[in-house]
Amino acid sequence: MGRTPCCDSKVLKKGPWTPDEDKLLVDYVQANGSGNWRLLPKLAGLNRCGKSCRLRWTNYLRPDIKRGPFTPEEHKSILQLHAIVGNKWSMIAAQLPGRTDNEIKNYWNTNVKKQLRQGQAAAVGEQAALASLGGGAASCPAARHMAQWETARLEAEARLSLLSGTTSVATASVAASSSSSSTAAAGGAEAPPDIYLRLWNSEVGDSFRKSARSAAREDQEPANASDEAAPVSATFARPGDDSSAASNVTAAAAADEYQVFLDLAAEDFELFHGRHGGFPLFPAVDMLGETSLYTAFD
DNA sequence: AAACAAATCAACCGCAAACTT
DNA sequence: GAAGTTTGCGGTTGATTTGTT
Repeated sequence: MGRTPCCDSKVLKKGPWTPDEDKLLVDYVQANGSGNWRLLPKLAGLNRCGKSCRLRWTNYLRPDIKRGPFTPEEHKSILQLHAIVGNKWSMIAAQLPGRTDNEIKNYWNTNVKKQLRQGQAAAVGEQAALASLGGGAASCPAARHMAQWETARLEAEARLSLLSGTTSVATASVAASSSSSSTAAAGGAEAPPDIYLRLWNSEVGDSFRKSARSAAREDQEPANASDEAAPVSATFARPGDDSSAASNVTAAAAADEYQVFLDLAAEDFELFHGRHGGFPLFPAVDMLGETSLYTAFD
């Protein structure tokens, strides 16, 4: 496919915007709408490329931009959404009204990454002690995410196998992974597709597994490389699952942690309910009795 | 007060999807 | 359906600000 340079002119201005330029852009967009970004600079009397104008408008000048530090709720949402979709900043931004993808990206690359690094550093000390309990990865954020995903996947498979009756989980998983809206639409009478399975088998889940594994490997190698063969999910087993390595952890503690994860997962589901394809969720959402973020925003 | 380091964030760049002809 | 064009996205850069010595 052909592609012309974004800015064909050699003398277009770059760098920080002046208040005058901002005013020209705001005045023009408010009067005429954004329309064609390529033509906009000329029409607005700006010596900038259209791309630069669009970026300035969407990331800074838009009237609905929310300034100021991120709230704890926003922080939490970013963490949860990032755990699901990864570096899809625009998708994350879509769930945080007034926040831009650029802002969230910057926030992630500075604050959140820093916090995760600090958490990992703190975990190094704990890992040595926990290794003897068979829970070496418990404090590592990346490994914990991985464990959550794995547990969720297993739970989803079990749930799906109950729902689908004669249909094998493997078949359902493949269908879910290649799934499409047409599949969902055509199968209106089928059991609802499972968000965990769909996400887990999608590119999102795939990229998550890759990044989480490599991160977990980096975290664990110095401490206990021999543990790599053990399934990560074993560190996050359900209470009462005596076949797992987590049997070393007390049942009460495991139950608490498992409940926390279920809560987290339920919140994740709510965040996606009605958006990004609008695939239906399992009934747990309704059982929560909480207001979805979406309904709050809509 | 000066020098340096670290953190922050606006803006740029290149790619690819989406759209138009 | 191919080619051309526009738009949106994610990664990265670099200037500025803030903190520390």
